[in-house]
Amino acid sequence: MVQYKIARLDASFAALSDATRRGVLEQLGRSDASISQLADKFHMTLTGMKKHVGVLEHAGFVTTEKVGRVRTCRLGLRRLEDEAAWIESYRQLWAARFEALDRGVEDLKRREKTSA
Amino acid sequence: MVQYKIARLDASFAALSDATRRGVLEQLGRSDASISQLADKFHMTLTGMKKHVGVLEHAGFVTTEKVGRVRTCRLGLRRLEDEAAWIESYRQLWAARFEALDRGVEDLKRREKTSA
DNA sequence: TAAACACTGAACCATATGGTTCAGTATAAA
DNA sequence: TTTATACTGAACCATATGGTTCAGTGTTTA
Repeated sequence: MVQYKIARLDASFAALSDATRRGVLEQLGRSDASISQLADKFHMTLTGMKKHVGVLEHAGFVTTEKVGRVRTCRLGLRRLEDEAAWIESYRQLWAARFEALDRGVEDLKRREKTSA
Repeated sequence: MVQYKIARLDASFAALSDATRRGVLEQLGRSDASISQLADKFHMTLTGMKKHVGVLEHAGFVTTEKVGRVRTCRLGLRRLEDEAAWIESYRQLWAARFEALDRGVEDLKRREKTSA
């Protein structure tokens, strides 16, 4: 299997493991938004939302820019390439494994072992 | 965007956010393994590995079966379909968004707003 | 200038996570 | 029958997470 940037995968899968953060990403896909707007939409305090945005920003999924007193959040440049690649790679591994199982190879091995 | 099983996505992305657990999945893609073997390979106590396997099992990625004193771990039936689908859906959203940006639509809007 | 707004940071809280050790239980091997 | 193996569960630990409140700071608006 290909070698990925481990820490980055850790951070991005962790970032995606929260429904609120996935929601924020989907929202920012529709339009940019301020922290306040996001906090309002997801029924959360400003401070709470700021933390989520911080996580997304740290994972590279979001960038922010403060103009005046408003901080605007936008989708970042990362497009989940590494994550998609890991998952795709795993799916191939999985398919190959179960194909082998279907052929009965593994079952046979197991039977030989237990009957030995 | 399509509606996914939220709790499941939470659990599976969380499960994937740890390098050891991703490693275990890749290992199990090559061959089944006992808890001891996995613990050994990932330089960890039996108890620690058992917890990781528990997380993967809870997320549906792994199934286990105890025969005698050995618990054998195998890949489960889930093949990251929902996860792949979410990511793909996000990538499309992202692409559409940046395509719009490229066309300058957003930039124009922003300029109109600030100059108003 | 005064009041309202948008954010920021520190502190706190409960719970989860990733790991350990230690004390078992059950099975297999000598 | 003793001993070694493989796992299990409880307890513990440090740190992270997801949320809050409260007390600011800086910006608009009236």
